[in-house]
Amino acid sequence: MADTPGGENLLFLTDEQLRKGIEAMFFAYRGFTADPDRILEGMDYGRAHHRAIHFVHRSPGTTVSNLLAILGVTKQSLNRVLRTLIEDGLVRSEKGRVDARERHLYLTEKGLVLERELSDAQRARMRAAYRAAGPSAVQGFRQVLEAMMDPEMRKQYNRLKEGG
Amino acid sequence: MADTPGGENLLFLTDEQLRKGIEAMFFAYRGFTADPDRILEGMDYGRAHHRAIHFVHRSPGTTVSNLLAILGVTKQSLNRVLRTLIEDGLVRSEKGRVDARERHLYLTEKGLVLERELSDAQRARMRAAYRAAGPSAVQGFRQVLEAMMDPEMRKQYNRLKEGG
DNA sequence: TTGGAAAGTCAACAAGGCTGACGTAAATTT
DNA sequence: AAATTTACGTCAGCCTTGTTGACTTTCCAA
Repeated sequence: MADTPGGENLLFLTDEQLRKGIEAMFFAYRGFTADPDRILEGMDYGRAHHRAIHFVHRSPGTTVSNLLAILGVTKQSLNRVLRTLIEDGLVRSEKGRVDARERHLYLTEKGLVLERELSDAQRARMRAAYRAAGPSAVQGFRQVLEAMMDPEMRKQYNRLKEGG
Repeated sequence: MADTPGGENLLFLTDEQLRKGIEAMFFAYRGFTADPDRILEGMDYGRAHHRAIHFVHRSPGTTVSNLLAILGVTKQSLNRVLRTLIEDGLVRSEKGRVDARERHLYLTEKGLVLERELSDAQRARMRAAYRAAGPSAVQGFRQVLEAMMDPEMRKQYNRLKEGG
């Protein structure tokens, strides 16, 4: 366990350590999405619907263009998802009062039920992982993830963090 | 910062903390894939090709069915990707000597060049994140990710870890 | 020698990305 | 008042990457 000339232990920056981190991200993300995917399969929805539901729940009354910025997809792609959710009565779209061009989005009762089901499942896995790893590991986990984001995404992330 | 009756501080297990972890995973994964995606766009390849290249590089001589287990896709889906990589001379497929039904996969020189380009980019981001967060954060990062994997995926992950 | 595993192929399909073009209503600028 | 810009929706078409099902070839092992 030699230190560098600079005095810092940089063993965690070897290519081997970085590769492990990369593979950990790959395999963990599979677990991260597995439970919601299971719930959604068979219903007419997919991961894209889950994401829309999550962020509408997270920021009730958000506009379409705000959602576009968060999700990082085209409006055509989002619209396809949003349309089915509105048709199926999971999401309500309200014309803006101050700016009538905007549409403000809310989950309906029915939407909240599905959101709860999905997030319960995802939280259960996250809770188990957090519990297994312990509080200080969780802090490190969040630090590394935050540092991995594109600056633009980090802004979105922090905006949500503060808002909540 | 009150402790629980059990004596452990479980503040990190609140729904709010879990939600932040979920959103951190979402935004960070975007960053994680962004650089390779940029490199691959315009070439005829996508994320699926990157994954195949990564794991063939990681385990030279691996069989198709082993790769299937790691990637968790159908053989038809993998085959489409693998075929183009072989046609383009990035991957070499060798009939097994002990079991001639098996195909053993290797990166060619050309494949190694692309692998290097992709993994350099991905490692650079991971390195920056690790450096920003520090060694103990990295340890926590890996612990939480590992705990988040499905048991089957954790096996694959550890098999790769040991092998390397 | 026969059953089954490994690998590959063809066909068809779906989700969910993308671009481009166009339309409408509302807000803003000129 | 007119022109422009913004926010949103939609149609059409394309691509990647996933899926299932059916079928063949090869070859190991009971």
